[in-house]
Amino acid sequence: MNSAGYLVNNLARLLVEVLRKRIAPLGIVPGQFPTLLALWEKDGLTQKELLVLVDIEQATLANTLTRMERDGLITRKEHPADARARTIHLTNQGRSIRDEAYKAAAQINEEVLADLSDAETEAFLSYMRRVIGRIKEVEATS
Amino acid sequence: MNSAGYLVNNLARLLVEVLRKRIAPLGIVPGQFPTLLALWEKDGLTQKELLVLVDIEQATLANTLTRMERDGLITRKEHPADARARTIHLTNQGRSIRDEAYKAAAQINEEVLADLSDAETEAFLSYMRRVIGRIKEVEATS
DNA sequence: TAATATTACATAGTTTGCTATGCAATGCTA
DNA sequence: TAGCATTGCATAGCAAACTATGTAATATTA
Repeated sequence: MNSAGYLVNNLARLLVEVLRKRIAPLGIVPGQFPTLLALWEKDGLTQKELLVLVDIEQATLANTLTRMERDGLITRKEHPADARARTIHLTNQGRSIRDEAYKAAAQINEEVLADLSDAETEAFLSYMRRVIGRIKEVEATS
Repeated sequence: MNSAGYLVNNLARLLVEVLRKRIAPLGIVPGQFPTLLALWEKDGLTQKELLVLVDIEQATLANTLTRMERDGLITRKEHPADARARTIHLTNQGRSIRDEAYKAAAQINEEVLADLSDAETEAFLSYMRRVIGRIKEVEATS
């Protein structure tokens, strides 16, 4: 069990669970993180606009938004110009956890990479970007 | 969106989807892969014995085994000595796809790592192992 | 402008991960 | 050996990913 695929999968699961534990006190879960990051940058986006930022499928985002609304993190308002679309807005609660969430994410990042030097960390990230690029290339042409 | 966590997650999802497409013709899905690998090595294990090999939670394995039974990959027989336990056995179908599955996995591994040199691949794997080790350490002591 | 295509979002259904908990069988110990 | 603890597995319920498909609303085109 030492293939790249196995290790990546294992690592991803571990990281998600670490994040889950750290952000649980804030009332959010890992799947909401990318959406929150985008909305903290710019509020009032449509689902379509969010979608290009978060890199998940549209249906996944729609479900995540529904859970976020349920959890009191966002509200959805009708779009002023397009009745099909809705704009997505952070609630006070959603806004208020921003700094704590950033801090948690940065701390985890630092902790889990603590055994790698700066150069090694850079190499690690670059390998991942290259493999991701490679997969997207292969998938696009097949 | 360039943090280690984001990249690892992204990469893991991409790899799972590649694997899903490649093994679909064999009638299996990615979550069944670790279990199949273990059973191809040694048939007739109990769930408990499988568990130490696959590195997922017991409940996840139990559900995966149920789906594998449904899909005709395994059967479960009563344990000769312990009525709580059951031994898990590959069906002919489960056994027959072994070589194709190994080939698919090896091919994906080779393809997605094609842009990395042997040394880079080694470094990449070693970084992942170190980070995994680090997380397990941190989690154990917290 | 009426018909058609496209777009924005939602919903249904599956997989695969998790935690929490239940239940029966087995093991231990007072 | 009776009672309690532990073990092996199953189940329930949730999250988050996917594909496929449905439904309006909007845009395009014949």
